[in-house]
Amino acid sequence: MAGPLFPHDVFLDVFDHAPVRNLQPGEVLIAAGSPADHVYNTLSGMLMLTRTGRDGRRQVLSFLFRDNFVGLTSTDHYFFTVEAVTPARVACCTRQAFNARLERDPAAERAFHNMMYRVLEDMLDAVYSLGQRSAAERLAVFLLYLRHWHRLADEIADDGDPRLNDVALPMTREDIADFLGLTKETVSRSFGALERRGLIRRRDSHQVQIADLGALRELAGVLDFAAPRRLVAH
Amino acid sequence: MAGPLFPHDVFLDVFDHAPVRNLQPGEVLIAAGSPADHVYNTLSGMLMLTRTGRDGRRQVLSFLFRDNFVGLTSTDHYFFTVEAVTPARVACCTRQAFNARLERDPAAERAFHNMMYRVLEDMLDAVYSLGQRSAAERLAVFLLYLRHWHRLADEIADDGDPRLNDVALPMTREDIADFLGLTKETVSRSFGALERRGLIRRRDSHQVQIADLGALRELAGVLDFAAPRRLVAH
DNA sequence: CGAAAGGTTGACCAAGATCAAAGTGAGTGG
DNA sequence: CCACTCACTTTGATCTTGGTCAACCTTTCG
Repeated sequence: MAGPLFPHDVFLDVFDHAPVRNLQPGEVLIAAGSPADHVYNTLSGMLMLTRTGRDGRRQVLSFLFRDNFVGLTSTDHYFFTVEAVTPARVACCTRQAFNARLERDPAAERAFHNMMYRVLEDMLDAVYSLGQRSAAERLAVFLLYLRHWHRLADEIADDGDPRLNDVALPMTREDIADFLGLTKETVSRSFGALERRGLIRRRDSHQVQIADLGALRELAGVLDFAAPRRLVAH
Repeated sequence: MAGPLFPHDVFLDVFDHAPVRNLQPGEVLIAAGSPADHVYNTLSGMLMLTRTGRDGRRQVLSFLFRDNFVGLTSTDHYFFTVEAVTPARVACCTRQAFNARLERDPAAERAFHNMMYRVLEDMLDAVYSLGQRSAAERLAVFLLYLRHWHRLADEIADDGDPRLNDVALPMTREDIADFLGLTKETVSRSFGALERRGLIRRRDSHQVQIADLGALRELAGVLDFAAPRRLVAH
């Protein structure tokens, strides 16, 4: 018999009865430089992980969606910032409790390792994008990436579900630019280019509709992250 | 009493009696698409992890040095290629044996987790570089990165050791370019620019000397990865 | 010695950055 | 309710960095 279609990774149960923190857009969950003593799991909303250089240049390293967690580091202080993009709820757990949950439970360990590998693979995708793809290609990948996470967060089984064609963009153009290694002007122009080519329609600046999914995937040159990336350990 | 200055992570002992494979430059250890059933640890030499798109664009995702290991994925097939840059020796271990080594040994697990976190943090550094830094800055970071690994691989305790100023570049200009998201011509010109500014001297195309470490670090805008990145779990 | 591969340099080009101005829309206070 | 403001977005003009194309140089290797 099959398991649930969108199972939570087993080790995430440490967050089940953990205290919950509510965040408003722009509110900081983790400030760079503070002690790395907690782990957080995203229950709802969207967060953003950023790193800013001394000269002010900022790179958005990742957006965080439901059941993405954050807070594990090799150092004892965070070297990045995490802030809310939309109103968000996060469960808070000490590193100690988290590590205790993993210890002596091989199933939880396996699930955790698999999640780590997936996170690492997502970063490798990002490196490929930043190193090799053009502005329009990066934006295409980004839209498919949001669609993908929208699908997981809302547990929409059918990849062809029309709801998935409406992509919300709660972050600013500058956030997108800092994620894609571009400027906000180039992001704006690239949206225009995708629209002119008939791949998307802009409802307003924070809501686009995918008009030609096939062509968007073709441009992105990825398989839409189609391979299952959130499986529990069997 | 203090431990050794450059301790190997404890879990690496799975490779101690594993079969060793010798590789010549250019020889492929892992071909993209093959089943992901082994884990490899670099005993000596340098390897290169790459991903190539359908249209031929290639991104070098990482160079691998002593005690860097590779082969763990969330999928059951590799989606990247690993080949030797210099003559290299790698220890080969099945995933099964590797996972068995971790299971029920909390110390090995902790050390493994810490290594995973460091790998992830290195990828985040790469993302920041590709997204925000200029060609010359990326090259400066790259030279410091090679210096850093040279130091770890050869267990040179003193950061001021003059041997560290001689940096070997066994890979081609194109490999460097594909790592930094540039072209080989731009890499070549950027070497020229660093030399004209007095930061480096080119002995030949595969050997440069760092002439002004302080200025190179300033340009790179990093702390030379000075924070300890290879600690064993205590 | 000759061929081939890799590296450097130069001239030109184009993608994207920068600078500037105008448009949009969600609050806020009168 | 409306006008004002401020932040964000879009668009246009221009500039710069790095890419492209091509020639030439250097080293290696047969």
